[in-house]
Amino acid sequence: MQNELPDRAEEILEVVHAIPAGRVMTYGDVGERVGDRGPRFVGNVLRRFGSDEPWWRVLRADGSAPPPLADEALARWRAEGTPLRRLAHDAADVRVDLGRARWDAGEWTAPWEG
DNA sequence: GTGCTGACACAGG
DNA sequence: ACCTGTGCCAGCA
Repeated sequence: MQNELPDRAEEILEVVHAIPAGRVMTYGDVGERVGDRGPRFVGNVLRRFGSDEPWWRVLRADGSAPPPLADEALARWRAEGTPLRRLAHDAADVRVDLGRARWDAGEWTAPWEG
């Protein structure tokens, strides 16, 4: 029988699930970790199946969250103490400090690998 | 099959 | 820091 999920989708969700609280990965990072199908695919999988996963720990390469989820993501980041930085000229534009919060999934062994 | 869209990334200007 | 164009790849009309 065939999996309901697209190939790699399950692995993407596993990686997201493994990101520690207060840390983040970019869409590109996750994509590369599971065998790159492109960052857009990661976003697509999260949108469709990621509602039960910590999706706010996955963001764009510049540290910002996707616009539709900005409010929710910001609340989550604050709640779990994710390192943030806001641009000096716009107090409303708050992003994750990738330099400090970016998580290296290389330290982690995925279920399908072990 | 063809073409557009998207929770993206990167290089230019 | 901003906006624009181009590259990618999967999903859907």
